[in-house]
Amino acid sequence: MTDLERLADLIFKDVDETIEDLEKRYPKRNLKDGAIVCRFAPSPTGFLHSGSLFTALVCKKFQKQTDGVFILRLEDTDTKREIEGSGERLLKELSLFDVVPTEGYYGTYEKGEYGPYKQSQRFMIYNTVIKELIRRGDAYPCFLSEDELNEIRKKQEMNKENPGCYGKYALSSFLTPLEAINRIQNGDKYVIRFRSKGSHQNKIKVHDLIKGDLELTENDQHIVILKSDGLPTYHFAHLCDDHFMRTTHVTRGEEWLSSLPIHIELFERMGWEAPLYAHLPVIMKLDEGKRRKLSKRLDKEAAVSFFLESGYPKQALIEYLFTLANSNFEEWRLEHMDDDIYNFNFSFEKFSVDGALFDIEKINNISKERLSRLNKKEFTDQVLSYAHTYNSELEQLILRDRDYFESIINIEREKENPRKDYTKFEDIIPFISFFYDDYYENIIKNNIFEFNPKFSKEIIDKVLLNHLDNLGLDLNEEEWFNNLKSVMKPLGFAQNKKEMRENPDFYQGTIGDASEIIRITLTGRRSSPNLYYVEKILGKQKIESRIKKVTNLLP
RNA sequence: GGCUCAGUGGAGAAGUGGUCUAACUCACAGCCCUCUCAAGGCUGCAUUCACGGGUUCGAAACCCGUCUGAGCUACCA
Repeated sequence: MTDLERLADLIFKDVDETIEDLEKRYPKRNLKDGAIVCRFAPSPTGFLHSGSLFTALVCKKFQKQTDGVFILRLEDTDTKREIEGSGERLLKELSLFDVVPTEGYYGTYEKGEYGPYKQSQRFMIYNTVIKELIRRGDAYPCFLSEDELNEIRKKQEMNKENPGCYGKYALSSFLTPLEAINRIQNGDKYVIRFRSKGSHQNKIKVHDLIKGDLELTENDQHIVILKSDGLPTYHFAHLCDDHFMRTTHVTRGEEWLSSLPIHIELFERMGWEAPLYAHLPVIMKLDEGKRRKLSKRLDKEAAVSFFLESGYPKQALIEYLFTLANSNFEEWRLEHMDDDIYNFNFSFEKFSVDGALFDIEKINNISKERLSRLNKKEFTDQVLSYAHTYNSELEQLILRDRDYFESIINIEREKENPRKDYTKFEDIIPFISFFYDDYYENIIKNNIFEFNPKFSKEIIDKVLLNHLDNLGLDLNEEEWFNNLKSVMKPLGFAQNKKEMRENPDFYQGTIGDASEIIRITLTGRRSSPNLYYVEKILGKQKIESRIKKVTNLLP
């Protein structure tokens, strides 16, 4: 037995498997040609970030598109930052957008042959690999304390050298196995570092599916692969997990680009084939004239829950993210307005290389468009499912008479150019509440009827009462309006603007002014959907009682 | 400071040496339509592709430099 083997045995007493065993346990996948195996690997540190949804969506899309595999792996190796229950929350929020993995972590259970899918439960895999690495002398225990590391860094900065643990600064790498054994037996604290053979002088050429051909500086850092708490660092977990999960494409945020040389060296030294990499652009935000990453702390739209809570339909965010991923999606969408967007094909070449500014206006537009194309039942179903969790006032409003609600939101819907009144479900109550008597009573109570001051009480009364006598609710829209015009003409309202212009002294207003009086009376507002439909829905009784109330209110 | 990547209108972008006085979408502005609003229709919005130099008959595209921005530079991911 060599000293190196003794050292490996001392550190990993419990490991009796070998890498070969693991290779057998996690065999190459048998998939059809071109199938992509990708993974979304969040750390359970909070809610689902919009950028993470983007990354996950890309995986989901490629999995669907190629009949591949979409793994959800939980990277819970940072115990300090972990937030209880956020793994479940991530999964739930993902599924609310139909971004559901085909394999991996599902909260209470797991699915797939390549697990476990929580990194904290994969320690035996990491240990097995590291044990082998130590035996080969490619990894070693490092006894440098935080203070010592800081001191080294200071010295490096003074000498204008690269900071870090490498070459002559990787002090523990010069220890003999025997010395290391002694120190461990002595109870000294340590981490395991990887013995890099690279040089800062060298460049390596790598290809990224999105960024293209890159020339990066070779890694020379002796990175930590096993922390003192016994858990692996990201770099090492990535190596082992994506190898043994047989990932074909690593899609991740571009903040990982600069550690690619580390990963490349790791795969090379293991003799494993590295996966293909695609570093996705990061979603940015303009802050005081400067771009920065969309931040969980600073930006409400960084949390997907923001969109859920304010009642954006899930399609809106997803479609928006599609346009960020492949901008030619927008053109495709114009041609295929009602298709399932998953019928559009993503390509890595079409990804933009730099991060887009998050554009809520664009989402609003997409959302309006999508919402307007729903029929009244689809629309109401979606509203209801939103209202059930986020807006009980709205839920109750709908539930007391679903048909009534549907007739309201169906005004000029289900037609060629439907109204686009709503960008999100949150907008609904303020927009339609006047249809409901209890809300209308509040308008009466606050007496916020802002009639044009040029009209006296007498005129307003006349308009309203004459209209009440000639409602014409049985007529069709055109007839109804013609009827309104002929009723208002004797009261001095021109049929149209042109008439008014030609004879300004003869008229006191146009039909528009008369309509405004009626509209304000019935809705409390200057703008509303088409008056004809408003009246049809309110019905004669409500119209009459509202007109009475307002005429009584006027001084 | 070092390393890497990027820089086309207010935003997302198309563009891979000539057809670019730069497509398309959103935003914005104006007009038309119109009972208001939401739509819809039409028009406008980069004489120029961060800047400076070069290569070329020809550059937004290729090269060099400058500037600007972003990411990384942890026992965080």
